Amino acid sequence: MNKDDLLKLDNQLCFAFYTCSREIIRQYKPYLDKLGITYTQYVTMLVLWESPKISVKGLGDKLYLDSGTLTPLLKRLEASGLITRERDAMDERSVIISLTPKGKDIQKSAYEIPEKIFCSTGLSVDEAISLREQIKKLIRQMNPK
Amino acid sequence: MNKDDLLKLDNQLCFAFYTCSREIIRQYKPYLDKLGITYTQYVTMLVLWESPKISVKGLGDKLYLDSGTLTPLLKRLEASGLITRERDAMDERSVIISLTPKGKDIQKSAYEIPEKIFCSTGLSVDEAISLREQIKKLIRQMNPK
DNA sequence: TAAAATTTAATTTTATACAATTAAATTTAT
DNA sequence: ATAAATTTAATTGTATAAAATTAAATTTTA
Repeated sequence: MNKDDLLKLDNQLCFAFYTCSREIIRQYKPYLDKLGITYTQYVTMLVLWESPKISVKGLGDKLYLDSGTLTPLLKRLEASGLITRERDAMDERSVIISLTPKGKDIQKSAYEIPEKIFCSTGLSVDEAISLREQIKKLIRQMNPK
Repeated sequence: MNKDDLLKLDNQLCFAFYTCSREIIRQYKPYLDKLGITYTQYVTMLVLWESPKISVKGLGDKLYLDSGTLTPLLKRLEASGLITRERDAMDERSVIISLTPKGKDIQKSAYEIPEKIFCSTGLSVDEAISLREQIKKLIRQMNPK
């Protein structure tokens, strides 16, 4: 193992992750275009379909994103009519994001997406689950919350 | 397997990739700050340490990035004195990027980085190689060039 | 060879990411 | 009770990403 091999692009685990992440997002694009949302907006909607009322802080904790990313993104989702934003009367520091009927409604069009993406990966169910769990373990190792 | 499970954030392979990629880049940050470059600039330098003279197109092919990302990034690396940019005399459509002595020189400070990052992953060598190859296979499946 | 097609960077626009700072509100500690 | 500390969003600034368009140069083809 040559010292320079450690710096070869082809040997970098980080670059594999970086490239694969962007490539997967590219695979989502045609389906998300139909819904009129971006990938980051999509994962935000995934949270809201599970938790129809949640604070910006709560969203950030689940998505690992801060308000510098979320605030403008949520304003766009609000402009699209998919969510509402309002101060929490109990704690005025918090902003509560709520799913609108329209936001709930587009979930129906989203059900088919994971399946389509799964096909494009060419993975078996077992391979996909194994890979997902390896990655989640790696995330926990790097970012123990 | 409930239909709604397919849309749960925790079950998404895409979100695992997306989160892990950003987390790895976060791990690089303190080391790259010492070199005064960002993560994307770092992977660009990895290519240039292997290929000290290469066109913007060639860089884009290796990094899967287009000129909309590369042109401003390369102008920043030029401003930092790590590279030069010049039109190819043979084909004036091309811009050739060359490593400067300073750009070559900071490679010395980069040798330690992969090792440090490897430690923070907590993976064994075999696990890291296995994971990397699984991901590269997935990239090839999604983006057969 | 001249028109058409292709290649290559650059530019423009929209949308993240994220660090750092600010501002407002709440909670804690004296 | 009130000063200090903490929490939470928003804002600001820098740097990607990527789609779409433009412009210039080269290559292909009729």
